[in-house]
Amino acid sequence: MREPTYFILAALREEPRHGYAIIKRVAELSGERVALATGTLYQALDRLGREGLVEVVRDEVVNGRARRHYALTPDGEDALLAEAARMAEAARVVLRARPA
Amino acid sequence: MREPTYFILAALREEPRHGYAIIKRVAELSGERVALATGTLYQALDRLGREGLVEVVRDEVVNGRARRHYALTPDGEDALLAEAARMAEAARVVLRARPA
DNA sequence: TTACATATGTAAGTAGTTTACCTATGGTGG
DNA sequence: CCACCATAGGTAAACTACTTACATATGTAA
Repeated sequence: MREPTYFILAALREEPRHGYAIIKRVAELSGERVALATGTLYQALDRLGREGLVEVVRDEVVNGRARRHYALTPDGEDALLAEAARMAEAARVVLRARPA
Repeated sequence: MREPTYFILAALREEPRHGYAIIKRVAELSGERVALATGTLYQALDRLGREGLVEVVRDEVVNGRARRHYALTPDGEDALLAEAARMAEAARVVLRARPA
């Protein structure tokens, strides 16, 4: 799992969101470091949907504009937590080590 | 930076190593999770050499077998530490959060 | 009326993997 | 003796996820 995917799942763990809201929340969560392009986002959402980590929970129209809401599935939450644990451990291996 | 690259740099930070020794050390550092294939390793070493994160420090022949030793450059150490900090922060964002 | 925020998407290209293949020596088990 | 594994180094093709560029449309502020 790469960073864009990780933060997409992290944003959806807080609450279901539509695409544009995910982009904004990912920017916040990452300290403005990860600026998701729409190409990255929608392709990732398709893929995560096929993998069962994310699902569409609602389609609505607000002010003539469509909004599709996505939510994290239980498998998605498991994958996200596993990835967070993996990264924490990988970081620890380097940060605790004394340099040569 | 992806996980194989990260652990290659982490292995070289401890001491200069030749390719095969990197593969073994990466397995240890990652808790046997990352099993580097040679294709991943040597292509990554080429790339990291071009980027100035790693350099060849010695070629030797042991028992009729060539060994090429690689070392982390100062830029390589900077990149590794930055990546470790990035991962620690990304993990923290998820692990400290209360699920929805 | 121009520009930016909101909102969703597709297509083509790129990067870094993975998978599969190849050579070669030395030691161990059957 | 032969098979297999550890050691040691490498290439080529395929795959995946990402980036970049393009396309469309409405609402609001300057």
